[in-house]
Amino acid sequence: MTDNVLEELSDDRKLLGRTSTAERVAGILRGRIIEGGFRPGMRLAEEEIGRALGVSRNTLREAFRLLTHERLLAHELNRGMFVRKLTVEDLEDLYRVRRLVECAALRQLAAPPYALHTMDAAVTAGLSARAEERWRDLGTANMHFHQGIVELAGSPRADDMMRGVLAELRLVFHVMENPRRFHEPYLPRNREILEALRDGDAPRAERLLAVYLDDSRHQLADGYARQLG
Amino acid sequence: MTDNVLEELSDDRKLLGRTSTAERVAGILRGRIIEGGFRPGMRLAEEEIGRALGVSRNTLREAFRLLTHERLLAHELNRGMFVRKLTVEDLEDLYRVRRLVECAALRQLAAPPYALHTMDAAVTAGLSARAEERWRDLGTANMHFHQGIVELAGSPRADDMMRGVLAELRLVFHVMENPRRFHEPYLPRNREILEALRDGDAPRAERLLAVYLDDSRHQLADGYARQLG
DNA sequence: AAGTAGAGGATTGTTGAACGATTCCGCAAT
DNA sequence: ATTGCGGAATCGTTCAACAATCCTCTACTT
Repeated sequence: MTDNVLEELSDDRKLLGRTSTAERVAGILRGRIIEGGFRPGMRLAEEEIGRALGVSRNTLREAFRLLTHERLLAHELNRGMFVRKLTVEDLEDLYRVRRLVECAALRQLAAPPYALHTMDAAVTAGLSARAEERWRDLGTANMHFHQGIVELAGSPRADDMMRGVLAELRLVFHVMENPRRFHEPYLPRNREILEALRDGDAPRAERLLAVYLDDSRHQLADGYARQLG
Repeated sequence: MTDNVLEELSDDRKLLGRTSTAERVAGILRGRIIEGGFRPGMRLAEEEIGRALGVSRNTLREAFRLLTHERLLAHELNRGMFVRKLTVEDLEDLYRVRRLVECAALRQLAAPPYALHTMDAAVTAGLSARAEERWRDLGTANMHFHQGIVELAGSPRADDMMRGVLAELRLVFHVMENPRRFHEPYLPRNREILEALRDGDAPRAERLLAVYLDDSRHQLADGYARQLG
């Protein structure tokens, strides 16, 4: 048996992907939060949820901890778990991080061509979502686009962090009415950034992105403040 | 009683910092890992640790989950918890993130003067650590310095992420012998960066930092690969 | 009427025990 | 040297219990 075969096998080992019940439960809850089924501020009672999912309180609590660390749930001692409610400062911090990381990802690019597959697919998905007026899906597509930007840095940890940041952002989007307003204008701008990168003009892409993020932040923060007040 | 007094009190409420046992346990374990008492690869048996700390298995497991999410522990299903053992790729990714975030933090600076207190204190602490040949403390001081760089971005989430990245890096430092070699050369370079910022020359600071990080990464990755092989 | 104090109920925090499932380790068999 | 097979150890998960804490509602005071 050649060493090559063994190496490939050991590469695949992580794909076996066995997961504990707690992690699967966390996955289910994460989905509900991200998809908007669980609204910010909603309380998640241990007994109630545990019974509904058929897991014990202990296992459920393990799942809660995971989501707390992802900042999707907030834990108040002796009061329970709540779907996180972002403040306007949280929102601004999220954009601060986005601007830091996304722009840095573009800046550190070497010579073209770049691996634009994720971003390309996101724009395509966004176009068809817009055509069919699925505004929530358009928002998802836009987020995938920015996930794709960070992927250009080639750092698993940066990807992870960005995933968390975007998940948190959904907590904001889900309490906003009129989602179209916050997603549609940015589709062509994503496209423009993509074009710049395709042309090998990373500095231009970075400038576009910086303005994009500032605009988006302003619009969202204003709307969110209004929604809360 | 004026409203002002009440407002100040409510601002301080979060400082009361009530924490659950699980979080305190996590804090203790985190300390042990970061200080090097628990070496990478070491297994943390539930019963053993639980008995030593006087907490139940369930509570301990909650603490383990927290640290797993911080990437300080690794969880293998049905095998238990282990102090994380970084690969060389992990190490390179950590530096990728550092370069992304730290340089971005310097780049987004507005007009001087800057809030250099953390960095200044870190250099001072580093100097006295070097004078007394406490090399491990010198490493800690250097890390504080870079934490201070990210603080310039004014983003709690970025601070948090950096804290995690630096904690992970300790997992590497703790398996390296001859810590002096990896810390001492960087103290004057930190000082130089600090000086550049004090002069209001952020672009120069950023250039210095970029080279610093690349040098450090090379040296550390080489040494680490040798240590592992 | 308004505000305070306290009792009672509900929920969380933590523990301890239990049992099946999985892994680890040593030993025999090939 | 490799394989196969127990037995011991450990993990994964559940359940039940109780103390601590919080919430609510009522009754009382002013």
